[in-house]
Amino acid sequence: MTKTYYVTTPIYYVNDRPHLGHAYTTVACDVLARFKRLDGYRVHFLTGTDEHGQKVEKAAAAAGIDPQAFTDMVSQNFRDMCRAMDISNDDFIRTTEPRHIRACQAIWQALERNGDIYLGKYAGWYAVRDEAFYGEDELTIGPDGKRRAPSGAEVEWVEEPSYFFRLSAWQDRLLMFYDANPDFVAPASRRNEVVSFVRQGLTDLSISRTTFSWGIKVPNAPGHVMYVWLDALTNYITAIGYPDTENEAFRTFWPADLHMVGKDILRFHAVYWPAFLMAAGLPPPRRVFAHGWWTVEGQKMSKSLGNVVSPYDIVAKYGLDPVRYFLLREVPFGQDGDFSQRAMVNRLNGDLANDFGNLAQRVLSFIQRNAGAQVPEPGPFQAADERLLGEARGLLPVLRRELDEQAFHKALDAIWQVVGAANRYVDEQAPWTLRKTDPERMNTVLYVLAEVLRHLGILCQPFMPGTMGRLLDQLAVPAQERHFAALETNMLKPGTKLPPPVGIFPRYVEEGAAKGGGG
RNA sequence: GGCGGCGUAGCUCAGUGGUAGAGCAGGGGAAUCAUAAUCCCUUGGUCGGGGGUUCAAAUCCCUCCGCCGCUACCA
Repeated sequence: MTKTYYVTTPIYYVNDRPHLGHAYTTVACDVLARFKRLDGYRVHFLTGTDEHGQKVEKAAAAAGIDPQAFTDMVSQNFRDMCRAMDISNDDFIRTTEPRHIRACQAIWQALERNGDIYLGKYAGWYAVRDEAFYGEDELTIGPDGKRRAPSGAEVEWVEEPSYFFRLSAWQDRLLMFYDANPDFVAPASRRNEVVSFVRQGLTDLSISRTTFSWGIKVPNAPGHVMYVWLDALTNYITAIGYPDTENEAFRTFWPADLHMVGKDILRFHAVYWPAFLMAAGLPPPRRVFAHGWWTVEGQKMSKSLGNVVSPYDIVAKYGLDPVRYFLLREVPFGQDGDFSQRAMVNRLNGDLANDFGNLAQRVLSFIQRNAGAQVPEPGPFQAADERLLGEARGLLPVLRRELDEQAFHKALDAIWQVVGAANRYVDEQAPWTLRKTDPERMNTVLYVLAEVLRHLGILCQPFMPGTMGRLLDQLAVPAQERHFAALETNMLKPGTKLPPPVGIFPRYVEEGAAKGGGG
């Protein structure tokens, strides 16, 4: 039976332009999806856009177009971002699609059948911007006389009939679920927050609105549209065919292996969503990981500061794969991090250009000039050769373990241990000396190094698919031998012609800095 | 206010009872295959302060200071 893996990003709210944070979440999921595919899993990788709600309705009105045309336009921005970041998603869902409307209405009816929905009345302060209600006591009154939520969003008094979800009834079952599934929420500190939140007691959740219309209609309840979070969360099952739970995709991929989310939307995913699912008779996802935020040069990213980082800008400046690498290497995944020019350039020039890029270049160009531009014929391996090959071959199980915990930084660190070992091996073996004293030994050393590069190239593909593709081209590794199973079974064949090497990670030279070179 | 976390080398962090660690940055050297990259050596810390337990504490306990997250409440 084929192993399967279902991973999702949040669906991104279309009232926002793609920024570094969106790229981060999406790249992280992309690495996992690519890794699992190369490891022989059948993968479903979902991303998409969240397109309903009062905020979108108002933004569209402000733009003078209808909401559907507005979301068509803005949703495309996120598709474009995926393309720009080399994202390998299998599907891109939009909450305005018919399949999703059908799924939402179905889950609503399932909740209703289970007795978890009742009609009540909601009165309270509502912030359109946050899509959330606030208590009177949470508000502050500004000098302009307007009430604002703690987030700074303006609130308005809303009094309307509303359907409620009996969330309070699910408290115990949620706690039992967390208890039985200690890895459901990660990192562990977030899990504690979730558990203590639920332990404090849950109140029923208002899940319909009557004050605007840009949403999914509640079945048999004219005037009511669904609460955006019930709508949005359901996307994860829409995409695999809900409400047809007997279909192949659904049976294969549900429950999802991982919902990747930002820490701001953890509660929706770790509390409301499992409750909705259990109430609808479906198992909750296996895991929700809440990652951290990026600051920029030490400051919070914000529109008012005007320092919101566009993925396009940094990719244009540093290159796509260096950016992908940086995002996952610089910060222990789960923590907040800082995106700075200095840190980015350090990683690019230090880890990528000097350590890895130069390793590839020194080995490949040596082979090109001194080994007939082909994979050398190795002699017997010595202890040092076996040691280095052993380190490279030992990476896969480590990466599997780290990536199953979303510890991207540790996975990359492990890979770079081998890069360092390979650079040391080059110096110790000194093939430039062997060339004169022992050409056969030189060939063995070069073979070992090429083979280590093959491992590194294959294993780094999830992180830097484009660049590693070029490295593997330079090693003449056939396209169909780039999956993980080929690591063991398809060693480089001596005599294979190798193309002239081209640097894979050029150093980043500061704009306006002296290019060097002297005369 | 409650719960939780953090405070270790200039920077980012690892290290949960047994002689203080890594990467980067800084200093010195080697080598010359390579993207002036690499390799070796090295400077640097009273592990936030204080007290306690222990033969032994960054690691356990108490307390104080500072920072952060979740959450509650008062006004």
